[in-house]
Amino acid sequence: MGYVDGKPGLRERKKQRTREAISEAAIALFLEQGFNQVSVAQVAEAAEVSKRTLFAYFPAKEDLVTHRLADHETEIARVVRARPPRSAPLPAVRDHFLRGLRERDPITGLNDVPEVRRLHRMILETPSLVARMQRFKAGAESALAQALRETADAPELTARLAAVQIVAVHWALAQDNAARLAYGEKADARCAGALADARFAFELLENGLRDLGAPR
Amino acid sequence: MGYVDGKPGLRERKKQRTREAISEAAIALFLEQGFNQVSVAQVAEAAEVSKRTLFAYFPAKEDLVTHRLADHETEIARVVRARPPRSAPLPAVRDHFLRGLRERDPITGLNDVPEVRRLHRMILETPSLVARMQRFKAGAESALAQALRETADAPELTARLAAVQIVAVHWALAQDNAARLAYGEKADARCAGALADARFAFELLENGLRDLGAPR
DNA sequence: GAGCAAATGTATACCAGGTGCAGAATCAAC
DNA sequence: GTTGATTCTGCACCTGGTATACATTTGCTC
Repeated sequence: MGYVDGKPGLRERKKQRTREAISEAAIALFLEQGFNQVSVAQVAEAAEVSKRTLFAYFPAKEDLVTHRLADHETEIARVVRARPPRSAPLPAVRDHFLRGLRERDPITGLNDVPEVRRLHRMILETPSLVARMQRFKAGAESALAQALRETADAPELTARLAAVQIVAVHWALAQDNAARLAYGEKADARCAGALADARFAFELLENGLRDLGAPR
Repeated sequence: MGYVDGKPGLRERKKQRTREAISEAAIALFLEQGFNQVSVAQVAEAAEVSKRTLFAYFPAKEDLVTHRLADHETEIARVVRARPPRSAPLPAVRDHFLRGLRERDPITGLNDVPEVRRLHRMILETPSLVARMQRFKAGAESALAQALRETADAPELTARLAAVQIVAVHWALAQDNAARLAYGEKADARCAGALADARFAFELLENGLRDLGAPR
């Protein structure tokens, strides 16, 4: 275990390749036949690995799909930490999201590469996968709360409340985009609307719901 | 199937009693030994029912615990719909939550009746139950969004964004209370703080995160 | 490059949640 | 009662996931 310099070592590389092979075999099968229609035994067979080994790499069937998004769990928190000193966190998150939209980052939901689109659709239609995504959402919330506590000098409660609001809005926007694209809309056509929606959403977040349904 | 007037009929009454019996047996066992330590077969046996029948009443093991909270899924939406005409939705939700706190409504997390407290604790400590609760949260979001669309004259996007923010804050507050009580704090001691926290949270929701981490 | 310990992989058997099915028991209406 | 529809039951079965015990590979050391 452990390598000090550059070379990851044959063992590590092989593990990584096995992991990739399993994941790719799994996603290909799932996209073809549906998540619930494919058993882990079939995935293991397709990846030429024993069932036990599969579970050594991915602790649950859902992880075969969601592990790719695990990195994004702390993304918002990282953006907040990386912002210029003495600047507000919210614009940093907003700008990052807008950039993601323009670059068609899959995490924004605005990516209609066929495989990505079908993957998003599959996730949306599979309750257990949606549940797994919610776990990431919860992780993103606490990571962001911690980042806000440490870098924005926000007290515990404020940090947590701000975090849940920001993450909730972030996800609502992404999910809206993903849902539209999953059922046919084109990313390029949706982009302008997505940008406008995002700007509006972050304004709402900044200004609060004061004007909501009030007798104007 | 179906009864027109008063009498529910013997069959319906019996079904209801069976349902109660299963649920009570389940919760008693779960509180005693832990959710994952008790199998559905044991629950079925304790309720003197076959496993197959148990699953006819509760489609999944988790529902044995969470079905009681299903009614609360649309509670916030109902509060919004029931508010006086031409008033803002947010104060209605806030006042309802504050009232819930004072009345120790379990949904606010501020209830330390031993059984409720242990139930909350069990849920918090069991990932699959937490996941099930998230589903209610999602249901609450869409119900609230619809209520806002229909009664606050809010456009689609605004309604959804407001809904996810409100529900997120609501849950954060309740979860904070539940977590504190689950590990020993007393409801009466926590009440003042919970009220203050809730008022602060709803102010934040109204006024937005403008002041968050900005160079004051 | 031979050999060894640690790490990985495999086969098998097993457990628990959940479903399909055929038939027994129950209920309600005539 | 008899009949017809529900409901309940026992059973076999599938799938996700784990424990055990054993074989294989790999990296390192001498």
